[in-house]
Amino acid sequence: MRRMNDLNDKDVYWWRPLDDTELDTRGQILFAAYKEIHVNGFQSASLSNILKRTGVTKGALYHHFRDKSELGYAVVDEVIDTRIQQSFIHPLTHFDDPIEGFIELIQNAGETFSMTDIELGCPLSVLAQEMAPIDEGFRTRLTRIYQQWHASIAEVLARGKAEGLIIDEVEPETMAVTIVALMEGSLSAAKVAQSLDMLHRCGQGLTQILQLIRTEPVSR
Amino acid sequence: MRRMNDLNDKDVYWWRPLDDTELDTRGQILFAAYKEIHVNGFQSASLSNILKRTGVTKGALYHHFRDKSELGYAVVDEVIDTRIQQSFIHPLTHFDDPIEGFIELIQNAGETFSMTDIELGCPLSVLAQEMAPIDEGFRTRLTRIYQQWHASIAEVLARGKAEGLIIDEVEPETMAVTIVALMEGSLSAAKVAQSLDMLHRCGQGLTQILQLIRTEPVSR
DNA sequence: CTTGACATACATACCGGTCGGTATTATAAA
DNA sequence: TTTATAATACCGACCGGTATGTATGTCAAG
Repeated sequence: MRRMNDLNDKDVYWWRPLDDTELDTRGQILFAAYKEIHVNGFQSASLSNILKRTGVTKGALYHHFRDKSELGYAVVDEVIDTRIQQSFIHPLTHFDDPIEGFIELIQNAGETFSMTDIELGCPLSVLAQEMAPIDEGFRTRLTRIYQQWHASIAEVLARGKAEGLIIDEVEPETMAVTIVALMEGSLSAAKVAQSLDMLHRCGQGLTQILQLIRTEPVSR
Repeated sequence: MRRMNDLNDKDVYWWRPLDDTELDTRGQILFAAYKEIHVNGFQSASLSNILKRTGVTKGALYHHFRDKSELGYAVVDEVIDTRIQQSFIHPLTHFDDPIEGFIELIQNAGETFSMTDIELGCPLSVLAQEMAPIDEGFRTRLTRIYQQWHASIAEVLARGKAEGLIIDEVEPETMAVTIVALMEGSLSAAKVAQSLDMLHRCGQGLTQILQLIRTEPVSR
């Protein structure tokens, strides 16, 4: 059974925090914990591995974090949340045409993702699936992120409806959660198949769905 | 941090194997392992728990299975595979109208699923997300199941296209993987939110999408 | 008298977490 | 400016518990 603990810092991947230069001890722990959790999940994440990788000692870790859970919570709040906001939520606000913007976002993601990203999957999804059902602290934090994501997409869809770009039958809130489910499901499928092609095919499916909820340019 | 190890045999849930009466020792281990893995994931699944629950001894376990991995593989091959076939793949072959059949299947699932099912999530997805990236044996087995699922749906869609019930723009293979991704994503979303309502909303979204790829009864 | 089906005791490794101690820095009185 | 004190940051040996896996033994059936 392979453990991908040999993943080193040079493997630049999509989910990597933008800035990890000159981190203080706390930041180093946080970043290393993020990677360890992303690869192994929270329960199987080893504090010893994190310490080994950073050179930080156990004393330092337990000085900055009360226990393993608190470390995990901090990873969600300070790393994962930020990353999802930047990559998926913030871009939504800059769309001119909602549908075109979405399709662009999907294609962009499909082109940018590397095999490493596919192998590891979406860090939000990974942690959510594992920990949301068994730990209240994780669940509240993770659902909050999803809710923000849902709300942002719903807003975009509602705007598109108001502008007559999206068909009337679409309920923004319903379609928003559906789109997020499809995006996460696509990443999961690609992860299982370990195939970028799988991601692209799901992306095509989503693109087609988006075009189906768009009003015909001629009809109105 | 709560561990759902107190789940007992009386909690009837969707993913439960149909027949667990009068199992031999090997079968008892297999069924208990399935539940333990479903609840805690494979890496966090405890053999001691399985033994405690069944009353079987460690010697018996290692008589029937070489190691933990082999036990996990057997769970996939003999429990999960069967269950997915029965619940999601086999029903597809009996559809008269592909779209109507699908919508029925989704609504049926939405009504049948209990909160326990939502909390635990799809066992295939749970195991795939955790183990496919880090264990070859799991990956081959799990991807084979997904491929069968994809193929079955693609066949149904192709049949629908041939009968003029589905619009020409739909590529059966592409839409098949997209639909599976959406179904798995929906279950995941419901699991994170711990909400049956979330599952129903995603189901509505999928239903609407299915209706959009159907040809208008009048148009052709 | 061998073989399959267990049972029990044990080995080894790693886990998260604790605790007494230390080095460094900040604060503030003298 | 010097010195006393306190808070912060960090160190690493050690602990109890649990993990998977093994070695040896029992015992009934054929």
